Amino acid sequence: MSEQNKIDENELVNDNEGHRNIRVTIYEVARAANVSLATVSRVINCRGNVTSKTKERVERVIAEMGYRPSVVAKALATNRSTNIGVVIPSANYVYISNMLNGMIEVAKERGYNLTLFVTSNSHDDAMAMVEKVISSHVDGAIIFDDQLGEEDASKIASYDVPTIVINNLVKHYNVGCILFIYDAVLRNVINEKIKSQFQKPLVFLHVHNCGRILANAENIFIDTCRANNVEYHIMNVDDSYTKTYSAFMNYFKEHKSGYFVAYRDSIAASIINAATDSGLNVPEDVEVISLIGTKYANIVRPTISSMNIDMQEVGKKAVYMLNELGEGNLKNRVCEIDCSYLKRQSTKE
Amino acid sequence: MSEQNKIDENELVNDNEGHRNIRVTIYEVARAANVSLATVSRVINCRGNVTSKTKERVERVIAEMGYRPSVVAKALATNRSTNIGVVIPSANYVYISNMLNGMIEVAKERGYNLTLFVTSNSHDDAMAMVEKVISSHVDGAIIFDDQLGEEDASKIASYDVPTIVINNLVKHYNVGCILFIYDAVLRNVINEKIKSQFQKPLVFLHVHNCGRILANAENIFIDTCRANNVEYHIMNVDDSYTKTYSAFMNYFKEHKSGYFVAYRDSIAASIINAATDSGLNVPEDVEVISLIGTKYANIVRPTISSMNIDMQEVGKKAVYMLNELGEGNLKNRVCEIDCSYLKRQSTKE
DNA sequence: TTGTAAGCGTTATCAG
DNA sequence: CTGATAACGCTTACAA
Repeated sequence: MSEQNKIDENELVNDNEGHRNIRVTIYEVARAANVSLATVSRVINCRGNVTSKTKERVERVIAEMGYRPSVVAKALATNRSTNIGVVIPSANYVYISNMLNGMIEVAKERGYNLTLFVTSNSHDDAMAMVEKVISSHVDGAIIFDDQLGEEDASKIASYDVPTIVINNLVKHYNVGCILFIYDAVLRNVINEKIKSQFQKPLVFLHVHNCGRILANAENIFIDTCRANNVEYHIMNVDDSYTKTYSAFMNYFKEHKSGYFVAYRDSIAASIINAATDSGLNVPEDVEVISLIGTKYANIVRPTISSMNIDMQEVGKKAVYMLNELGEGNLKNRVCEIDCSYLKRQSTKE
Repeated sequence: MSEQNKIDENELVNDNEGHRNIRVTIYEVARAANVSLATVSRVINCRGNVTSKTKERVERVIAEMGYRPSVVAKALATNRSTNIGVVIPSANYVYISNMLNGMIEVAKERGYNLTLFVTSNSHDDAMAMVEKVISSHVDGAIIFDDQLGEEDASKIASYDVPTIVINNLVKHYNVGCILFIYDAVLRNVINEKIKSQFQKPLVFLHVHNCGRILANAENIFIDTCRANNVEYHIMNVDDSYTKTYSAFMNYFKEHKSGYFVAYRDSIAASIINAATDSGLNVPEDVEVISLIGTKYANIVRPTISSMNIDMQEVGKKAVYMLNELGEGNLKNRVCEIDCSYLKRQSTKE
């Protein structure tokens, strides 16, 4: 322990020094201000008429005593927690962080807090989180989790908590959906590639149990290949840069070319790096696209051609919709977010 | 709107179809099971002795009615919310996401939820968040925010909420600290660089209002340069890949070399990319280090030499410490986390 | 083993 | 404009 960070226990601020604001209640404030708690409640909520004189007095006492209303008690009394429960598989993906950031922005301006329910990509965990969300008495829930199906969302919603589901279509009076529309775009990308004077093996990187976006993309990929009557390959990889990099360092000992469809930027980068480190050229020998592009698609070199969804916008939209759904005036239950394709350096033409 | 995502309003699950579990309370369960609410409380908390027969009956009723205990009411009654408030400047930095992930992991295994208080790098916001944390009646707070000083943390702590502060030394009986120890390491890196037969301009990238880590690093940088009696430069940049990239594309029209100390990977990458795109070589002409390395330091090419802190570990440690602090048996108020330096391709030797 | 009743800190509906 | 008082849904002595 470095000397300067040493703490002398006697030096600690404790009950005697720096005052201790132990949980002053509205009742104590009322007594100190010589009014009833109803009046105090009125001034802190700016509701009802209070003489400016008593109002001032109460406010002074509040400041003096360091009174902070208990959100918990308020939630119990009003049946509104000002909390939104967010169910996600992990906080560690960049695109999820982006979404979270969008949610935070709007939630803040609307006076909500976000509480996180992370499922760790496990179904059991996901079920447990559903229960937790219900118990938590949140004012609304936003679900972006592939472990959870229509029934789960409906279950939460049926407990009177308005719910927005991202990337899944749920039909329930108390649920709104945000859908990613990328079918046509992805199909087109694959089609164009096939139509070009194309010689490389077409490879889709399958990640086990990785959710709807990838599964759906895989279907589109397969479907498009079949429709064009071309051969394709499905290759299993881990959802990890390091592991996939190793796998491809091996792969490129045998294979010297390919067009690879990867789940996200890190995975795409692992292929690009492995190819380059194996003496292959990108995009001449090896081409790669990422299905979920983030800003990193533009930072790594060569830059990665990618499908893009503005996740920050998705996050914002989700909170907007939730707010409207809660107030009973959500016009469109379903919001479709278009996905774009951006060709960068990791693919030809 | 694509045809398949169209929703026919009549098709929606509503109150009549799929049952609606509107807020069954413990009282209703009690009545339905023919016991008192105390008994129901006992079975859901597995506390006290209950005949296995009545227990079963109660459990059946609970399942039938779809009863879910209200966390809010429980929190009010027990004065424990099972919530941890996390104060961060943004959820959008990779190293913060990593930390969050660590917190989530431990919080989950300890039965806590995380609720986010994001300050958006603004002091006013930060002050507002302090109030919110206090009001929220969380069981503990973790602060990783440079807008907040010792008084702020102490204030939260004085409201009887155990607090862990990351990257700041706070002396208060109810506060624990996690400190990043990188002074010696960083000093050494700069020193070594200077001691080598070094010719390039030494440049520190200053980001306005970017917090303690950077400010501290800047001091160390300046101090080390002065101690060695060498010239140095401070350059103002924005905390944004795109903007800094543009700035450096310009910069490299005039300057053709330099050793740059950047805040984080994205910023470092912007310099590397701008250098490369300007026809300069990394690390021959331009060298770059990142002060907060993440996995991306290893993904971009050339890879980025960086200072590293295991933020996931920091997150886990924070929750551990908070837990112990709350239970009154935190041995060491101050936990020092060592920072390492990893030389990669963006610097010489 | 089970029930009764007080209390947690608010809001909200009444009267006054 | 202000004050009692009953909720809100749960836990927890204390009694039975």
